[in-house]
Amino acid sequence: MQVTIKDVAREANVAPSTVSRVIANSPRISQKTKERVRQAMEDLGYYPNVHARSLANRTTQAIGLVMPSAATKTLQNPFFSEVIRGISTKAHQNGYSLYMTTGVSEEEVYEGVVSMVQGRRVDGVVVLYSRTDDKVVQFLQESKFPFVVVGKPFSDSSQVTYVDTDNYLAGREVTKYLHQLGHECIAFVGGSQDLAVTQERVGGYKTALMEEGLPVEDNYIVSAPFMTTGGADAVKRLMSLDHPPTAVVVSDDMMALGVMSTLNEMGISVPDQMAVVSFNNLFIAEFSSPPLTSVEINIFGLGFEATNCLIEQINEDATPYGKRVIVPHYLVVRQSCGGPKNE
Amino acid sequence: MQVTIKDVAREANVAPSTVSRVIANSPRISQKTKERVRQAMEDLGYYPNVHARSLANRTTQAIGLVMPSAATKTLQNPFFSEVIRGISTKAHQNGYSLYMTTGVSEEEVYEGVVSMVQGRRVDGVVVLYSRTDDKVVQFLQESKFPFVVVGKPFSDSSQVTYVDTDNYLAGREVTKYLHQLGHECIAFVGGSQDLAVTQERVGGYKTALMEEGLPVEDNYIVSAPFMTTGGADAVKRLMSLDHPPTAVVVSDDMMALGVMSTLNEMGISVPDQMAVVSFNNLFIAEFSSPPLTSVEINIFGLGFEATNCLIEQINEDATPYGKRVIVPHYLVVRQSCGGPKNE
DNA sequence: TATTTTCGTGCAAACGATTGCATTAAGCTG
DNA sequence: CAGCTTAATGCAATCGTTTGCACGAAAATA
Repeated sequence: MQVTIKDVAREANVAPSTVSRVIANSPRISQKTKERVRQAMEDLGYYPNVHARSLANRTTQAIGLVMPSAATKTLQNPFFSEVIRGISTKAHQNGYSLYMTTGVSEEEVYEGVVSMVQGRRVDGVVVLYSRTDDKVVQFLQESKFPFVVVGKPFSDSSQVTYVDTDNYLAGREVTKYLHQLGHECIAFVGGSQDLAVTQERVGGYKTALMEEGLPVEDNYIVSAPFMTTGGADAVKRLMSLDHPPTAVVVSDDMMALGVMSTLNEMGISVPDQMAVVSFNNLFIAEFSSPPLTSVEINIFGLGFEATNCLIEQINEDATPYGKRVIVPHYLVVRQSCGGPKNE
Repeated sequence: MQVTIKDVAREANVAPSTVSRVIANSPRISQKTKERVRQAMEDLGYYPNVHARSLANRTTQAIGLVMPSAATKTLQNPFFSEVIRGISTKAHQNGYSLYMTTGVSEEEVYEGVVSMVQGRRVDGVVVLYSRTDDKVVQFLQESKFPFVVVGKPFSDSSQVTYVDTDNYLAGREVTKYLHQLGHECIAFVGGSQDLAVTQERVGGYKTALMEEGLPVEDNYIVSAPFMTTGGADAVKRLMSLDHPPTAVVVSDDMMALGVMSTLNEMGISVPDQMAVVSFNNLFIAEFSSPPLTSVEINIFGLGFEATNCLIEQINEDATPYGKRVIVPHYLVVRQSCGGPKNE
């Protein structure tokens, strides 16, 4: 049988309400009583029942996590582990725990979120992706429920709080970097086009080309699913062009791995015959061969900051207007781009 | 304001208890009433409050996840994403959701588990690691709370339910495989010695050597933390021996990556001068260069099965004796071991 | 000393469900 | 048609907390 607050009250010779106030460390209780009650709690091995507590004070001390629908595929990208690590760190610091539902289809995910929110299972929600036209974000917005998204939400970004990398800038910088190394034919391999990240990075890439006076060729821009396998097709397509590129910007380390692996099979050496630069700087970037030059976007920080914003939002009563946090990034140079090309 | 069961009851002209029974789909309610109530729920947008429900029927429909203490480091290994994927798939199928606390220190993790269990926040727990002398497992056992561990628990394994790979066998097979390829000097690089996995795999390795009539040399067995960085030191130590090995069994793909990367720096080619075989068959195994020969242990399956056992355990009233499930493994041959050595 | 403050605590009503038992209305049986 | 079974629903207690308000005693003030 569970030890309840009443048992503690009896043991300490006080009313349950007093025990409750001791737990909340209310200043209205005398020091002496507090100690007596704490002793009793200890003796009896008392732990408050979370549900009773949540029910009474309408708070859960839990944060919901929303993952992309094909949870199946997605969790494979270390990106998510890293964000979660950031989220859970901050959450833990503030006494929140994490709660996640998954769903196979988009519809299931949506249902999960709705019942999580309406069922008052969590105090706030972190959305780990952003797609065009997303029901989940729309729902959260309409219910005025505290939430923040990691990545840039498409619709109404002005109204929702989000934490993101300046992917546009990063795409631009990286492209310029390749140009500085002497490359003139720079391709872009990106993930699914309906993801905000892809669009931003490709946008930066194009801008850079234009700023540097290089032509923007549609043939040089290929997209494929985010995972490694997609990389292979992309490469083959690029290398079969009349003027194959000498450098390529890849939208994600995982995909870059696939790209390099394919290049390797085709007997094209990186970085000598093809420079590769990518984003995210996952830990694998360091251990691929050659080690990847990649943009460190501080994934952990994204999660951490997002949670920070969320908690702020939960604690404020006023519905806050969209806040936007940009986590800084920087290029980590390793060997996949080689040195200047005209050396 | 939240829509409660009473609102629905009023709308449908029935008592709250009836609504409750409709939710539970009790056969005691007539079809007609059920439909009327369901309509009312729909109209009002009713979602049951999880906490009220949990409080009343002493069930939570949630499963707790316990990660190793340095959650910080750990989540980086894709192993965990994969188990979680397995767990969440099975959990979702049965209407359970996941709940995780993290802690920086071992003590914090322990506290998290205790309050999760005593606070009745979850119906059962899956433990994602197994170390010698673990307080968490001991606590769960003493409280007779449903739990299962992924990996082999050290103490009292007979009493606790666990799901595991036959790491001993796998270690043995892999070593024999290398011998078959013609290697006589085979080393072992493993993770932290107080993890069950390491001990088992190294055990299998030794047995194989003995069975094959090869000497077991202590110099050939090095251990290092599980992550990639550890690999580097290990390799250097091995290569500075009088008779460096020609093949190495590495306890984890991540570490193998580190090992290969170091070998690469040292100008030692894989597989020509050194064969490498490892475990887990993480997706990166496929995209490293050369692609890793690795033991597929079906990490997803481990999580899935574990959850399966857990749910069984939750639904049975009798405290079940330890059940043990072994998920089959098999070797995936890629290029890191090359062909037979004496060809 | 009488009166007001302050302090520490207890009472009892929520919070939103579930569930054993009582109740009522039909439907059967003889 | 009385008596009994069965089916469908309602009543009210319960789950374990929190919290607004009331209350009494002690301390401060006049």
